Amino acid sequence: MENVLPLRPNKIERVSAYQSEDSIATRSNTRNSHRIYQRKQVLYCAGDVFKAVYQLRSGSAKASVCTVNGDEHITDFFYPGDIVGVDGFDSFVHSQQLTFLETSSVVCYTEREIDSLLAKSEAFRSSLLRAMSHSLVRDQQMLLSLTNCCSVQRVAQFILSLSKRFSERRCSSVEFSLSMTRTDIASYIGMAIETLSRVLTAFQQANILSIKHRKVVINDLDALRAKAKVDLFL
Amino acid sequence: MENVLPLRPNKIERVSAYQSEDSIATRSNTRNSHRIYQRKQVLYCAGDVFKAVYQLRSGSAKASVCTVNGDEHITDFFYPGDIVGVDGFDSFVHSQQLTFLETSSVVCYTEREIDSLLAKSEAFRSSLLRAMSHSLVRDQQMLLSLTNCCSVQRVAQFILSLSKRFSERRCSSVEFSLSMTRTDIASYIGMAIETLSRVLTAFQQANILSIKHRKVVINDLDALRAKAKVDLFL
DNA sequence: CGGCTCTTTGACCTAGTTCAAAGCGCGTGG
DNA sequence: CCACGCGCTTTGAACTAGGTCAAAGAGCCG
Repeated sequence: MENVLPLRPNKIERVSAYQSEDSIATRSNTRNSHRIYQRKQVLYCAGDVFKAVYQLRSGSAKASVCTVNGDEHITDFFYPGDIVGVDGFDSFVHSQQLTFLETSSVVCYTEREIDSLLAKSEAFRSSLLRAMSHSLVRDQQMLLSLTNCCSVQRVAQFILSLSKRFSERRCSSVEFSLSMTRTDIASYIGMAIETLSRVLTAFQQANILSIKHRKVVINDLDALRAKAKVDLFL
Repeated sequence: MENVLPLRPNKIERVSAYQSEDSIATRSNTRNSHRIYQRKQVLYCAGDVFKAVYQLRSGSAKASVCTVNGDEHITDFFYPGDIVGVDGFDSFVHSQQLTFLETSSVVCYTEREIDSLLAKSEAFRSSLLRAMSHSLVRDQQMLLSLTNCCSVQRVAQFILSLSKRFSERRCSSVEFSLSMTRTDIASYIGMAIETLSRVLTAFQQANILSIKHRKVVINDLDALRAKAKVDLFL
């Protein structure tokens, strides 16, 4: 059961570099239930009554909301160690939908468990607060990126953020595969899929990276970092 | 001291409709310190060591970060009852700067106080989680708005969100004054100040609202709501 | 009154969207 | 094993929303 590991290579459950992994996940062995989900399966929908938060143990997932036009907008991607479902604390209804991008496992923490853990454990308190605070900071960076950066910068920042997340999880930071489609990425970073495609081909032509199918190899991390900032000379 | 009340009319400290007001602020009478700040004063800067979170009792404030170009980008506005400073939980350093927009008072909760309150009080736990979760949901809505909505929609949504916040605080939802500049607003909703100005004059010409200086009067709430959604007929 | 800051308005221009079509990898079924 | 269809991706060409630049109002304060 633990070995259902898809696209990505290593035993990601073991990885503990990610801040919130230790303090939340180690508590899970006894009473918390693991569950396995397949690609495209949905953990919760927008409007579902909030019952629990979850920590991703392996795989990956996307959070999305429905726009007025009826299409899906991606609000976040999640990797092992990440906590999902905290949007439900607000009004006890989930505001988003969570969909798995590949075979994944999660640990479930019911609202009651969270409350009692918060009461008992200082480690849990600081860990949950940090995780939520981290999301807030990430969201703010995203907002900044959307309002102040051009498409080239946003794409570069997105790739770099993935790279960072993989390295935090002790996976390669320069060679990884995307579990999401171009459409998902374009939605997340707020541009047309065609624009994303054009930027990616430009990066490949500049030998900054190569993408075959879903497999990304970053050839020139410094150049990519430069692209992520302001292009003064273009 | 309590009566230092600027631009906005009513005794805002008394307002308790806002969800997190009761459970956090009522605890403040005994041991927590009130502080008064003037317009343009700064509560904390990006990079400051995290020591406490604060609840705004009166007045208003803006959160901002510095862009690569050196100019300020507004990430959020705050009104009485709102909790600020939770960005510091992440890495124990504030990621943003908080600046007051008018004379304001805040209550301070040190990290230690928060931890002990979390351990002791179920009400406090749920209240803090809700407040943070609420911020997350708001950020996501903002992201959605930035990526999917045109300038007219974004401006309409911004005015409506202010209207909602004022009504939650038992102030008029159709007549209020802005404590922030056009530049702040434009930065927050991610457009050029000129675009914002044009949209506002368009709204005035359509008799949807009127703005004189900082004073906003919404004449046609339904029309404004219509503008906030997709303009199928334009 | 002069010098601020903030705001509005106009004219031009570009980054990125939209529309249309072709390419490509992959699974299925014959 | 190949052909077909399907989902995803790339590429091209035209269009436009909104940004940028420039300059003129309009409150405000010493």
